[in-house]
Amino acid sequence: MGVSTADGPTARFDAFVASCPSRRLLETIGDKWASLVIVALGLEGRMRYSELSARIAGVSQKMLTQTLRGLERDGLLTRTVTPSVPVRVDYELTPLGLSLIETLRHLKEWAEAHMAEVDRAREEYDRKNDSAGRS
Amino acid sequence: MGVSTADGPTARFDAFVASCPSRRLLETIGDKWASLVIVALGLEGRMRYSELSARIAGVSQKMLTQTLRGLERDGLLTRTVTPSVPVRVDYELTPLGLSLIETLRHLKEWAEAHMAEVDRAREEYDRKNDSAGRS
DNA sequence: CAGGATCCTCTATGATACTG
DNA sequence: CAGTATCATAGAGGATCCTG
Repeated sequence: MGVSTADGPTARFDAFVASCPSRRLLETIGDKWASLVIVALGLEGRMRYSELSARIAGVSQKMLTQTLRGLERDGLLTRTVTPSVPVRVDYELTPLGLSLIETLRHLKEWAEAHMAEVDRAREEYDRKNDSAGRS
Repeated sequence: MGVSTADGPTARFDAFVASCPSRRLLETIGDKWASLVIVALGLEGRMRYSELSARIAGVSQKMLTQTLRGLERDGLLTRTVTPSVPVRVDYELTPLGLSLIETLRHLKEWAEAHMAEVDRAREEYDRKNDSAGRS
């Protein structure tokens, strides 16, 4: 972030932003693929790599792997390798990951209750700024 | 996203991802500056552009303006211009924006309750993969 | 004071090819 | 099957200059 000296007026900001637990949580679940993986595993329980890849169609192999590694590192899911002939790998939410599902449901509830209002606000905003644009 | 034909196996994915209300909410609050603006306004009530700029130190003027426009468009905050001699602009959360604060508190609670566990998981993960790296 | 308009630079992510 | 490694690129975001 191009901050020159370590101290100064940005120090407080860095602390606020980077170390705040809420901020870090938002960075995790705000990630498109991460949240989709969590939700998928929350619904299906245990899934293989290929199943996740199919369920979350559109994710590239690289992103899926990268996301899974991150979530594993955070202790949100476990990775189980079965050394069969073609190797088999299963992913499953940990209790920690499962507890996060609860929180995601709160988000979902707000979204389902209010996103229609957001849409209306957008339409109105766009209508104003499209027709009566700036002088 | 480089999807060729409109139908096919990716169609369900697109619908799932792009139009899902939860997904869209996550895209809003998952944005670093947007969530910081919402929280700041939630704490302070009404703030001027310059106050926000100071409070959320580190945000560029471009990003702050862009973020505020987006939140205004979504109906989460109002922008009030007072045509005094140097013009004065105030931002304030709408009831819709305020209701979102409630939801953010759930996130905060999970974060404060569980992020320490995430940290421990990370340390353990890193310890394993640093020393006993791959063969 | 509160932005608008530009330019420029990284970073995140996708596509592709290869492997145990 | 479940990845790893590499290359290429769009776009997010910062710095800077300018204005009503």
